[in-house]
Amino acid sequence: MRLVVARCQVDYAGRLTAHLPMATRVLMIKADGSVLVHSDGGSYKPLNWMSPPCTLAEGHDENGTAEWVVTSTKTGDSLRILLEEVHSDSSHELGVDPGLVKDGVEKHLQELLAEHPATLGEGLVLVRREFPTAIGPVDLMCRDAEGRSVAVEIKRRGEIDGVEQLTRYLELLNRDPLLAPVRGIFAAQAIKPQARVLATDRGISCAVVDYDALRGMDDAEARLF
Amino acid sequence: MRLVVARCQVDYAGRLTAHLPMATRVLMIKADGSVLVHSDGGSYKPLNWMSPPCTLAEGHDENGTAEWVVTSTKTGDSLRILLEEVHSDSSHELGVDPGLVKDGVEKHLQELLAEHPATLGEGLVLVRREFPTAIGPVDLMCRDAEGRSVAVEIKRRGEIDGVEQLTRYLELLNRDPLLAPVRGIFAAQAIKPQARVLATDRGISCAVVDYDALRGMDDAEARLF
DNA sequence: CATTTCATGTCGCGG
DNA sequence: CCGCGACGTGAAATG
Repeated sequence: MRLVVARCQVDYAGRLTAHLPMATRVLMIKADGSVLVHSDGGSYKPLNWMSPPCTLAEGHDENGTAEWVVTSTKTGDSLRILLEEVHSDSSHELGVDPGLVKDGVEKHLQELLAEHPATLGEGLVLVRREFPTAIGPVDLMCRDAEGRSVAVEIKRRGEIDGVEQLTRYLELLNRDPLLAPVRGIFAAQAIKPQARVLATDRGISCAVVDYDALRGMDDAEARLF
Repeated sequence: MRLVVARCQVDYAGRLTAHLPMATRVLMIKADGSVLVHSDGGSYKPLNWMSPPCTLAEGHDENGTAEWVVTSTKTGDSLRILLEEVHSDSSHELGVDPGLVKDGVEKHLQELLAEHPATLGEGLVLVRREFPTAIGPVDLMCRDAEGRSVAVEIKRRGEIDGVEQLTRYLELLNRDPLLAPVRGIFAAQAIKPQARVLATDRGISCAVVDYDALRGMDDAEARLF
């Protein structure tokens, strides 16, 4: 890992072209050759960058100014960095990172709900997870106490897209005489008001899911075995 | 901008929880207080981060180890960084960045198709670009050889969202007796199978656009003047 | 390897 | 401030 603080100008050419006027920035060069150009603001996204695999060639332009050219070995995208003044240039041995451990994503939520479908509605029984349709899999297909089909769409955060998605599934599923009538449940840890309005308007019910409670149920169950 | 190279452990709690075991990494602290944790690989996305607005509190844990706690002032998300050993710690004055100048493909594609609507369908004539409706502008409004209205939605990559968008426009436009009947064309440089199925099912035709060929037509035309 | 879906998405625009 | 769409989306899982 090499860190350079320098007054520089950057030009990118690839799927689009982009230009950064001369200013002081931080250049991060990772062990795999990838380059990040960061300013002192914004968020985690660099102003400009080159993803691996790529190669960095250090040279000089016609005026003798230091020039780096980073080229993607795969796509041919290029990043040209003109270094007017280097304030700092240091390298550090980092070693391989053990990696990130995450907890609490949609997949886990789907697993928990698949194991406890009744939390979505009394008497609900799981028929199948990732129920296949022509336009993609329905997260959960269930049957209610009356034996009617229920399609469940699960999101971490319930927004309008999710309702649209479930609507498409329902439209398709309801054309199948073996399944119809199919009703829908939109399940999420939190549901935005607009999404709730749209869902309700389309006869889709909403279920707010308590992730911690579900995990608790799961743990309690696991302890029995 | 402060750059710290340190052996550290990181724990994030927010929309999800995530843990980084003890290892040597680069910590980037921007002027607005935001923090990025980078390893020597991956891509431009940090292993962990905190977006502004946030505050960084430096202190020590119960064992006397240096501990940073970064808290989002808005969402309450927190990032806890334990620093076992600091290899380097430097600060740099960067100043305000003049910002990125982009020259994209999306808008250009719309301009080219506006100039050559017949490539989307024989006899097609442009009525207006960015045709206004209550729910947003239609990319291109045209008329075909028979004088019927045609709404065109343009995407670089044709996916299901684009079909949904065009469907909403068509539904609205077809309520206008001066325009109706309006048919739709979904134009993109590439159209995903699922999007094509949905479009076809809804009576929307698909047009795959050759960007380079269009640009070539435009250049040839420009040479005449 | 192509494709689809998820993301602590982020970013920017318009109402 | 919120909704919505684009992104050099990237990255992971899956067939």
